[in-house]
Amino acid sequence: MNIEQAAKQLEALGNPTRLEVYRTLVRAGANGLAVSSVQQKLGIPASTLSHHLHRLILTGLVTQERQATTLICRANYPAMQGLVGFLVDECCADACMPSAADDAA
Amino acid sequence: MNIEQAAKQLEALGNPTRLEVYRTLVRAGANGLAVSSVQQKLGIPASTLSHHLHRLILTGLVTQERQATTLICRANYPAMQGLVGFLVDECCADACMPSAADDAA
DNA sequence: ATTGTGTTTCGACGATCATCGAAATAGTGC
DNA sequence: GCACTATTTCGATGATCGTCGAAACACAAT
Repeated sequence: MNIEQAAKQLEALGNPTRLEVYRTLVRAGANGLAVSSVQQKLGIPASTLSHHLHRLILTGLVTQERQATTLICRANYPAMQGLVGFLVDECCADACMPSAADDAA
Repeated sequence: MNIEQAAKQLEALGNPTRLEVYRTLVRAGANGLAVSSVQQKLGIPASTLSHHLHRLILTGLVTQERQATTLICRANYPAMQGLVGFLVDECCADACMPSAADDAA
């Protein structure tokens, strides 16, 4: 996970609407959720939802799979784990442990 | 941690320059880093850095403390932990464990 | 082929952002 | 007060974003 990719994913999650979409998908679990279901749950126009979904897909946080006429969306858990891993790694590794952080002057 | 606040912090980290600034501060540890030191490390104009720093401070991810004429910046670790906690909580709690995710129809 | 439903693309709008140099401010020391 | 350094604010520019409705597209059933 390079910093550019991490920034892209963080930016994708950094919009209230998109974060809510993503949370909805994650909570839906492995079964995923149809686009229309997400739309009903959140009550946002289809075009807006499609736009946000597209951005989430571009960053690899969400995947889609066709089932007849409906599109099933799923949160991509490994991607999320990678992102959280980056944050913890880059940012907390040698810092969240106070005993290991202060050694220099 | 509400979803609005989380989105704000994610957005703040969702810019490559800002993410790099933040990472630099986190890696600096509890001692923090002067604004000028960050500027030298990353080689970005002072006004641009100040702008990004301001945004990080607004979201609570970074704090500042005066020391004579220089401003020491520090990563706010609890804030980061809260954000990571939100992500793991909202997103992985009942999902990363496949056994607990699929119960509804 | 036509109809019907689910979803995306198009086009547009105002809003916000990222970037920078120049100018202003904050604080120290004389 | 004056000079000096560290940092922020101002102002401007081009770029991207978020939102929406209308129209187009994909797929299935008849």
